[in-house]
Amino acid sequence: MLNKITSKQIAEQCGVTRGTVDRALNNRPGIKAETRARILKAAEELGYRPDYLGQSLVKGETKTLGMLTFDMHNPIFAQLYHAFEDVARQHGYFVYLALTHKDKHVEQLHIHHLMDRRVDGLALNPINEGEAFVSFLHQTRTPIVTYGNRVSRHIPHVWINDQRAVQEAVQYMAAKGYQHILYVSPPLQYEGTENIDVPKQRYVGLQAALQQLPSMSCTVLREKHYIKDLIELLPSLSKKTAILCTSDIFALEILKILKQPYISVPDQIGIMGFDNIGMLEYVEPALTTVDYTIEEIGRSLAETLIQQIQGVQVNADIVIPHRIIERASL
Amino acid sequence: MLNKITSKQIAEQCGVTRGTVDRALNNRPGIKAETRARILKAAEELGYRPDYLGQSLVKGETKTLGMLTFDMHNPIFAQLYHAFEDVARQHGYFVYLALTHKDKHVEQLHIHHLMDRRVDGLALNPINEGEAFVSFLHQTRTPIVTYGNRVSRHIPHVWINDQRAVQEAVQYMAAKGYQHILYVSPPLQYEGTENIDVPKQRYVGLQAALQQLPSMSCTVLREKHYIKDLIELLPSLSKKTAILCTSDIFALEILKILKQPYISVPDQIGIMGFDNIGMLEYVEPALTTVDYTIEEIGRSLAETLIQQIQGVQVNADIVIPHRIIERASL
DNA sequence: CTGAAAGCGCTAACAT
DNA sequence: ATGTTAGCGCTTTCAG
Repeated sequence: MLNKITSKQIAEQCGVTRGTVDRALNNRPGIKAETRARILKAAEELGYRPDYLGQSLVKGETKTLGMLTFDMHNPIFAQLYHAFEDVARQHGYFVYLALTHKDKHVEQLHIHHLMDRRVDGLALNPINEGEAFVSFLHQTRTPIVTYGNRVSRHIPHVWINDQRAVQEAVQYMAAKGYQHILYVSPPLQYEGTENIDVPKQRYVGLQAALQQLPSMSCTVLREKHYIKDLIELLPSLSKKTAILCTSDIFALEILKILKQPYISVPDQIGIMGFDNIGMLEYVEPALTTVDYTIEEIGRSLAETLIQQIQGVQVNADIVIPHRIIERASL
Repeated sequence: MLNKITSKQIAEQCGVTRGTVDRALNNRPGIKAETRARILKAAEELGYRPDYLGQSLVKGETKTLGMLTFDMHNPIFAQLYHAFEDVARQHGYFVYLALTHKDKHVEQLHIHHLMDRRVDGLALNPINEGEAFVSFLHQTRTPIVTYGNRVSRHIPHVWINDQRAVQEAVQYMAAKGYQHILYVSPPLQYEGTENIDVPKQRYVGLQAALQQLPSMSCTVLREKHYIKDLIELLPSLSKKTAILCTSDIFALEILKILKQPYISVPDQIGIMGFDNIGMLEYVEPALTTVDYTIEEIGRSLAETLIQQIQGVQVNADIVIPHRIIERASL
């Protein structure tokens, strides 16, 4: 028997009341050493395990965290969760991992349900945006941290500096002698429809860099069918061109395409990715990319969230360092 | 205000008792239409949301599932979770995703804790094994499904037929004219230490195939440092050789190594993977591998588990089909 | 030192 | 049609 026995049964068996059992089980004062020993022994023998539901209900905390993420297609989110879960578990929290599929409605629903379940804290990569959403989040009165898309300066956020990262990438390309950039960021098409803060910040970084490099020209690919657009564009390229992708996934996809009518990378065209996903070590040519420790984001999210739960006022903005990894594709 | 208001408060506000509120909220009979409307309106206005803890405690179900997995390093487990979560959510379940890191002790602890939290069901890829463990699982009196390593014929299990898959792979290699196989399965080293049923089954498949192919010879690499072993072995290979990996990850790792002192694949040596992870479409040469729909496993696990929860007696063994994907590495 | 009672938020059986 | 009571498993206050 593992789960069925309750503190009440221990009380009966020991001929005491549940209050006393509680004192014994939780090392509370006001109990004779002998009684405590007797109760603990009985509990041990019966294989007693305290019921979390009962405890949670009376204590007002569930030792449960919620994490909302888009999906598991991009491996960085799996890694992020891995790190998040590690820290959470070290602090005694279990975590609900739920997927929003980048659907605003689904995200809203999930948040509601997680609150109904009284999670002690919530980590999310928001797809919703705007004042109404933010005030909804505040009304939950639950500690929240965000990653990826930012939704409010008043909610702690852990991520990299996207703006600077792209800016540095462009500068790096300029230093390598490139004169034209194909900037690939399909999410931009959703501007105004959903929260695309990450691509937006990166786009700002792009513009800032271009401003400082008058001789550098640029074409932006913002549509889902960016591959098609790219193929159409290729023949017309005269200047020395590099493709800057806002995700390694895009870069890999393009690298694959470029092998059809063999276009040599980096001789004929340069290419650079973003995220430094683990799989890169297996592709050729080795992809130059922007690297950052996604695990550090996951850990930091968990730590920040738990601190908030413990009532500590935390820095609303944690920036994880990034760096360009120079490899063979540029 | 989102979370704070209770059925008691609605009762007070409407001048009725909590029993009546419950009847209104849950469409139960025995209530005047007018009263119901009044209560529902009040609930709506106050933004009432039923508390899951209270409900769970009295109903004896939490609408929560637990999923235990090794880690998030191999993308197949992320995909599996993705599919599992989808189905679970469709049925109103949230799921705790916890990592065991292939540590028997951690797995035990997690299971205990998940039971304390009264999950309605549990999906796991066991790293423990043996009678004691199985009877422990039964004592939880909680519906359980396993995937990956099997632990008992009495616990529903969803996976592929590993034995056949490897057998077919070997036959395929023979048909391609290979005369020697390097079989790469590092987990085999843990034989007797932990549950390695998957690699064991595959190994059985290997042996069965070899039995039918007297002219085929084979070397087994079962150590963690299989890369080092492989490198030492390469020069001595005289027969036409293929490397059979029990995971695409191993295959990719080896493919990378073979580029150092350039060894041509498949001209000088063939190589084959297992799992058909998504990233394969980006590597060269395209890797021949064993494919199966990992999402189908995830979905089936969730469905099987939920059926069990609903009291349906389910088939203890669900076998997901697999197939060899012929590509360029063999 | 221990018992008795109340309550967390909800549902369900039994009265009225 | 509605109110009353009891209870899920636990903690906590207040008596004794």
